[in-house]
Amino acid sequence: MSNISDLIEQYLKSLISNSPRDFVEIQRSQLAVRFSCVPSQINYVLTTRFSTGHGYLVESRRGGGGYIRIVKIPLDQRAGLILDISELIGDAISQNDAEGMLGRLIEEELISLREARIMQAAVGRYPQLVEAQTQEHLRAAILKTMITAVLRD
Amino acid sequence: MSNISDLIEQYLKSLISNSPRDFVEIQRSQLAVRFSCVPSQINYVLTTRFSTGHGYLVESRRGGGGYIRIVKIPLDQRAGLILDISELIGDAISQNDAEGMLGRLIEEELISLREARIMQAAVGRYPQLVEAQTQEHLRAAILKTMITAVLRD
DNA sequence: AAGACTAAAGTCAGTTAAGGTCAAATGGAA
DNA sequence: TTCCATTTGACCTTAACTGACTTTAGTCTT
Repeated sequence: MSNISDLIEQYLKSLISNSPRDFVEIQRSQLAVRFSCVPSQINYVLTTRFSTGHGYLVESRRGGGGYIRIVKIPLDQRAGLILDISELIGDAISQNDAEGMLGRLIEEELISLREARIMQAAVGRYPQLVEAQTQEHLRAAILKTMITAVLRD
Repeated sequence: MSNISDLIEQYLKSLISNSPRDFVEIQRSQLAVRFSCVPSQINYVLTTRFSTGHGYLVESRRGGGGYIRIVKIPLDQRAGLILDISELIGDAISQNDAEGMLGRLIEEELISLREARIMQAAVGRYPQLVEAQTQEHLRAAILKTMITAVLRD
């Protein structure tokens, strides 16, 4: 567990949850100094852990006085919810993104931990049975069907 | 009796029983060095001695900072149950039988209706993505993993 | 206002660090 | 001998990390 990316992720999430609003602004280079890594690693963390699928929106500005703003987007309970989620999932999804999605549903208390565990199991890899590319499509299809099944009504 | 696999098995089990929690995290390559064997032998030990049938759950992560986590499923009535169910499912199952299985789990109040709906969605047909025969194997694999995931603890 | 300079952040391909898979070779017991 | 468990190694996939190069925005001269 001792990789820097995880530490940066935790740090950013704690910043957000401690902030009165649902966002933070950071400076990429400063953060890189704090964690003794190259600046581009911050981008790596952002793309692997703060994607829209994970429920975040990242805005930034270059040049002097530049910044990166990370906004947490709540999944609100309106009618189009399932549609939005389906759209986010698309017709193919990696295991990582699928798990991010599940994490988000838990946070929003739309599904329980047990339910998430079930879905996580279904969204795993089955290499001897399904080829890698097909797997991503299948995963998307199953995930969408499961989420629809549990969130309807 | 003094084959390496047995030694690795013993070692891992002692690690688990000496741990305050019911799991351990190891690094495959390090363990391989400790026992002077190739890394893939660790996988062999895991699949032959730490399967769900043996009451364990193995999770892992690749890449930098990767690890293997071995979780011991607490040995109560349910452990035997998982074993029985796994055996019933076998390595292939039709959609119909899968749904029957889920029906029974509901009756026994081992899973909720919502949970059943999720699982039902996951064991549906995905004809454009997976061939019929493969489908039955995949369904069995997913169903077993899901049931293990939800009935543990 | 234009151009030069400076201060950010972005991109992307390449390297390193894990673990996974599979099939072939080996070895021991019935 | 035959069969099954074990052992091995070649090759694959995934995740993390790095650094050179690019782009954008602000600031300072002239």
